Amino acid sequence: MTQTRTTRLERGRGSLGPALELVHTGRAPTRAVLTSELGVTRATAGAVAAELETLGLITVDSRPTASAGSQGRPSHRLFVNERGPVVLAVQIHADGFRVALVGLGGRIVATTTGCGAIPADPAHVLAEAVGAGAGLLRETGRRCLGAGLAVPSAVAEPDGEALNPLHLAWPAGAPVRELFQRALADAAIPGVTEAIGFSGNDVNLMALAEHRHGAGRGARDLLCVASGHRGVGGALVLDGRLHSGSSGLALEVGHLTVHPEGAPCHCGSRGCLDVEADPLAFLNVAGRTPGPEGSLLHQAADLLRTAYDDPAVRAAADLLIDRLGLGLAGLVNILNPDRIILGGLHRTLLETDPERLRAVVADRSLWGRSGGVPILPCGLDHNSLVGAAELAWQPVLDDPLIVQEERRA
Amino acid sequence: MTQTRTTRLERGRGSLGPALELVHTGRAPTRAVLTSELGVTRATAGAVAAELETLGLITVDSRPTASAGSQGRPSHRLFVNERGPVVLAVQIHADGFRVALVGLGGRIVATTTGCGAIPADPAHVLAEAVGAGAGLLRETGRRCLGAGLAVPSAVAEPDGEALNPLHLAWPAGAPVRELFQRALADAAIPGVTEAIGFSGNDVNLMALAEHRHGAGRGARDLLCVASGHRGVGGALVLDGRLHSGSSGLALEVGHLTVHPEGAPCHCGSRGCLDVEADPLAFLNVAGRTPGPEGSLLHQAADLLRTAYDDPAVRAAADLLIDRLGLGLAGLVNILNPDRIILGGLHRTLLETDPERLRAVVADRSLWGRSGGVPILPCGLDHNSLVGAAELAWQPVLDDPLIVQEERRA
DNA sequence: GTTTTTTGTTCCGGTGCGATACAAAGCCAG
DNA sequence: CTGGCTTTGTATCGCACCGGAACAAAAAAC
Repeated sequence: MTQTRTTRLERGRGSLGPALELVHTGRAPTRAVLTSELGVTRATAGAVAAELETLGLITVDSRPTASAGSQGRPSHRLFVNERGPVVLAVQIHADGFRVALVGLGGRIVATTTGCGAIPADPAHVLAEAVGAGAGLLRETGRRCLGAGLAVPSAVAEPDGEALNPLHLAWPAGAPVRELFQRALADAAIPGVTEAIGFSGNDVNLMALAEHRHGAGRGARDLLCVASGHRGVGGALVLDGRLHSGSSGLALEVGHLTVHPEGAPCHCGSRGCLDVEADPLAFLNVAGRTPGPEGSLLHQAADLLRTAYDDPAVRAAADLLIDRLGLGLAGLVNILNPDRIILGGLHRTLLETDPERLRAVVADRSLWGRSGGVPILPCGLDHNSLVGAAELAWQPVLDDPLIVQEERRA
Repeated sequence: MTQTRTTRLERGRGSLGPALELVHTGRAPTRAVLTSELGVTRATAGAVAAELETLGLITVDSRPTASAGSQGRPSHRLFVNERGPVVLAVQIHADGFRVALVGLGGRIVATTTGCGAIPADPAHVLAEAVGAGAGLLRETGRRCLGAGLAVPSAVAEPDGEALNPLHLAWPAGAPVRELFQRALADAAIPGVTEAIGFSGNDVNLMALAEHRHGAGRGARDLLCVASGHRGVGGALVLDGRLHSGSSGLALEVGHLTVHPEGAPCHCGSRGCLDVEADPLAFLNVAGRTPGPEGSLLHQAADLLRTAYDDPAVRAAADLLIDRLGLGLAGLVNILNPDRIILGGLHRTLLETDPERLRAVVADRSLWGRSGGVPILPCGLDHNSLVGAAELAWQPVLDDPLIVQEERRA
């Protein structure tokens, strides 16, 4: 009996991670496709699924399902365990913070926000956010396996310092990962004996989330570009892994030249994407002065949606689409992605006139005429938040058995 | 006895590939470092080395070596088998072709060239080159495990078509991989039952070769940029693998804007790296008219080396260094590599004034002030040729046992 | 000489997985 | 309804790969 259980538990150990990732990303609805996706035998796939089930990470629905019309014995269906463990995700933005408990599959189980201007002391904000997360954990009684943080700034590896928290009042170079880990340790979250903290640039995390659960699912080389407030951010997912460069600073796409006679940029050049295709640039080109109400992104996106009839707004949209397209074409020439996803204002620009943007990119990229890269709007709410959760889930996806080990500790 | 041999043969099968790659790239001079590099036990490393030896891929020198002053029993030394199998590497360039037999470790065992203008028929050239390679194989009596091809053109995946064989008289879109495979099949090279052909852009292959055997050894994210004749090429090696994008067209770096008021480029923009930092641009800026003798690269590099006292030449060099630096800084912002290697004219420019180039890159890249990327000249003769050989070796590095299987066939 | 340190080898055992046979659960044809 | 056919899930066997431990070997340190 014990013998049987032991052997079953240890079947397919090396495939556990890939299998969980397949279920997590919704690419393995049944054991049958798990078998083919993993490239293993049915026996192994079954054992792997059984192990993941005993670990409490997935659930199996073996009831006779409404058959899909195909022949043969119907598959049991695999689900992520909706009542299983969660991770804590924290997102800091200009207007406050948002924390959430996120389960496997990228599902937000519970969330809350903290509003008001972000004070200049990151440790204070992080402590408040982690405290709110601990409250959510108490309310829901979920087990927590880790925590991830999204900040609107480039984050340098390997130390996790926020180099340019532009629209936060934080000091440049704040060691956000260390501060986050300390906040987690102070909060003494039940079940997490050792504070595990990860942190990342919010556009990077958007890319990760979109790749796993959104419009980027199935892409091999995914490029994401987004503009939230000031400047333009980029991120790249290669073979399912975030590519953040040797020191975490890759995809700083804001200083591609897209308008040689354009506005001067603090980087010393002129006409950088950062100053030619962000929300402020749009408002300026459209002849509007930014108001104090709402973020620049909201103002720009609202204008685009509500006043597209206005010729000045339309001309501004066309101009920004052209500039953005030029920047994307440059990135296509360098990175040759197989999909592009746009967020923030760029998403709105894409949805305003998709054909124009695609035409510009195809025309200005070197080999774009023969096909063209699909360009899609992001398809997930709170994608940076979900991406922060993905960072926290990563150790579990790499080796699901750590769930068991932590329970022991 | 047979039992013993069988078990020994099958020990460490999963580690065979990584182990061979370590010896191949010179990172495992002894079984001891093989043990630590692979992260396995001495027993496993020993078995792996024994298996690679029986496969005829490596040799072990167990004689008491002149000790290195350290304590303990001296290690036996591991070498790539100098008399082992080879692969056939073919490089096509404007002035002809070069073929070579390349052993493990990137050593060129035998080489020959074919000169004269390249005719417009790729199949003819490839047949001639492969024929020359077959001659080398007959002369040396070596066993051949595969073949690789380097062409001065972007090569589209997955079909292997040369999209822009710029300074060859070949038609754009020539299916070079297929033609190469056919030439290999026609040559009926002894030992190669199934013609295995690979092909790649010459800058990509330079990057691969430099990463494995040259100045890029040990880099995790390696960026290579080179200018051979007209235009500028780039390549990226990530985690030991060439990153050529979703359709093989990544790192087309020639159309980064480096001089907003610069010369018009066929791509529709102005001041692209392609027209601002290649050998022709250098000659033009220096006020020389290109002569009919020798390639543009030779003329430019000779001028740089022999006439650096001439103020016009020096000014041209400074200008091109600045332009190149701007382009490299843009790439650093996007790719965040941990090393950069320059080839062709750019190598000469780097060696002319290394400090100037490093300063420009550090100044114009976003986070360059805090450190700076090492920029090195390429360190290998015939690096594209060796890179073509690397393509052919790759299947063996992925699973060394195919050597045995091919012998059987 | 003995002791210590590092390397290489032999043997045992465990773990992960493929192969196979079998059982289960639906279609389809008569 | 009964007997194929097809696909999915499961139990059992065996083997390949590798870690661990003990042992042997070859040098330096003492």
